Amino acid sequence: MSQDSSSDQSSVRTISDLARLAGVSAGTVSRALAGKSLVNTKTREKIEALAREHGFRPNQMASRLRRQKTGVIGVIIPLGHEQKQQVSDTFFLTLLGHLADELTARGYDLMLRRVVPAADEDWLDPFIGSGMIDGVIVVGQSDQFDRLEDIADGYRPMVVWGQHREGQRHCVVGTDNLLGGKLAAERLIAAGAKRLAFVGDINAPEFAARYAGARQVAQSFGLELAELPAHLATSGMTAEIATLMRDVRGRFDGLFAATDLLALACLGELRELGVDVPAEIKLVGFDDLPIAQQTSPALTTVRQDIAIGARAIVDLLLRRVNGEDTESIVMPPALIVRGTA
Amino acid sequence: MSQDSSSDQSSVRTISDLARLAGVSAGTVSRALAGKSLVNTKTREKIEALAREHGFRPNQMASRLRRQKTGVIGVIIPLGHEQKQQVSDTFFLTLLGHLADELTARGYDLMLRRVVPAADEDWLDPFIGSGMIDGVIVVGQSDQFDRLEDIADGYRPMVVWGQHREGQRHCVVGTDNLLGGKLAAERLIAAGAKRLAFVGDINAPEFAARYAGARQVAQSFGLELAELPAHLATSGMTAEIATLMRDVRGRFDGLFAATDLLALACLGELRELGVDVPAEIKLVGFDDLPIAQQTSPALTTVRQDIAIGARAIVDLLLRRVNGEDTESIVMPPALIVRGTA
DNA sequence: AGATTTCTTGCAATCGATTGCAATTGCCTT
DNA sequence: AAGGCAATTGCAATCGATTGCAAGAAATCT
Repeated sequence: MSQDSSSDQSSVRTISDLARLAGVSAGTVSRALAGKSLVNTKTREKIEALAREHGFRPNQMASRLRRQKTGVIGVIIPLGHEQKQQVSDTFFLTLLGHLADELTARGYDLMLRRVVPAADEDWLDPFIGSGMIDGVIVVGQSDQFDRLEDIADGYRPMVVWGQHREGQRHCVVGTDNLLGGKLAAERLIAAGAKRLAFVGDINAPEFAARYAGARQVAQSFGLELAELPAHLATSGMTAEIATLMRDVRGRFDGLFAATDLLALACLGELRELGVDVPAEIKLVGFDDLPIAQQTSPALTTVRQDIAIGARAIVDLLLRRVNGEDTESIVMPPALIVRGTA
Repeated sequence: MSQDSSSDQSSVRTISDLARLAGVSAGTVSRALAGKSLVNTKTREKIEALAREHGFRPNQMASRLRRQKTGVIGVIIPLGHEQKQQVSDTFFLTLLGHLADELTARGYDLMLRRVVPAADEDWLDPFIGSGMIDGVIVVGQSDQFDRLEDIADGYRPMVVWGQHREGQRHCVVGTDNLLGGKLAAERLIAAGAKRLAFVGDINAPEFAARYAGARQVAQSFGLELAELPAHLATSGMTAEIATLMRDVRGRFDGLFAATDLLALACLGELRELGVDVPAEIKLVGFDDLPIAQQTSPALTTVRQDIAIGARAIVDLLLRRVNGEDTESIVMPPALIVRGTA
């Protein structure tokens, strides 16, 4: 069966080939394969049988050109300017996985592109102007907030994962990072911490909001929130965290890490240094990656629901592709209390 | 600047529009933009300036149709039949990330598709027959070894990540899992373990090979290798491992986990049960994910170099796209000794 | 100056599927 | 039996860029 179709691949390549075989015109074959009602049932069945027999598939490139519709959604991941190495950030990759599922389920294909905005001024236009995609999902704002605003004015079918700012023009889906930060700080304080620090890079808008939220709560309790800058680059991260943690002991008793990945690194390093978590230092992460359950003690963290986020992104985008206009969505985070705070 | 180009998006959409503006024919514009030497330098510069000014990009769909070359590589991830939920397997996702980098670097786009072979008999043909992609990378063989063999006979530009079997016809890139298994077992035994068990699902070809390798070594030392079936599904895994670990104490003193993810789960659970690793039970994982460095004690594991693997896959595939024929590549794994064995 | 190259450029066919319009066929009505 | 209507089907234009061929222009050579 499949052997036949393989060996026949060469003979029936176009819709015209099939038309000749079936003794009809190309137009009829096109209509039959598209399942249009205009075609006589018997004709359609004959054509379908022939198509199956020869393993024929209409060329999508041609179809899409003619119909001015690609059935492809672009997903673009802007890499931060500092990290030259590959993103292996579990969070983004997981989001990508969910996006793939969601798009597939809705009949779209996913075209993935990774760019370094700093290196290439013109990182988004070539993609949306290529005629290859019906819409685009931008995973993470990086430091390109203004650029995204510019683009949103002229190109509607775009949805961005990231932080929402009052009055912004590009459609965004993301977590309420401010609230998330508040939850984290509240937990640390409730667990008895008094000297708080935030571990992460405040230049990313998402992280800045988490920091701000935590800071607000800290201040309302009359406490400070120190800032320990740490980057997410996979290679350097461990060393960076190691340095930070060495100075932490005695200075702080509550850490809020911008990301579970950072929290994990902190946790490992603190254990290495013989610091008891949570007795001596309390720790809260952000994301609730699957690994967070498996550390010991298990990580207390703030959950963003990636699956729901992905569904929301796809939903908004497809509505935009169809000409609708949509508002941004900000999703509430949830505090997950486990062992570290 | 960018504002101008946005507002002009509508006026200059095709190569003919631009040709009219420049006072030349469409063919000349096409040649100029393609950087062909046939065009007069002044003409080219004029056209390029105009294109830049109006933010014009040639329609890729049309270009690709005409040139019979898409510049797109398909990446397909077959989901195992048992796991109905999304793959969040860090290993595959990381591989995907590297593939994206590698393909981008070589000027190709990446189209991602996830399929459930069990649910859809015809999971690969629609993709390769669509005319949308120049070649396809299959990430993981799942239980589709025979199907892949069939397809390889009729469709050349395909490279698969997975386990190599003597005499197979589809081109594969993967780790020498048998050797990896041997390394793991040797390490466990060298560390003093005598009652060994393998944690993982033997139905996947990669894992079967890891098991077989470990078993060979065990037998050469006159030891047994028990088999503890565990699945990778994210949700159920923790519970499954918990059950397994409860019975492990006293029965085994050396565990070889099919995957770092499983090893992590084991480690967490063993700690929970108050078992001292490595004093009471020794543990070796497989993959060397970044997290493996950050557990405590840090995980002893067998490394597969994902970045190199990705590069090899892309390299072979692009050679196949150009009509070359290529052999499979089996990469040597490396034992990374850390704290758990 | 006349002949021969060498550059540039335009023309028109082409990639493969889709679709509006017109033509054909067959069936029903009176 | 003739006219009318609906159901099918074919024809040809179209989507937008590419490219072989040939014509025209400019430059070089004898």
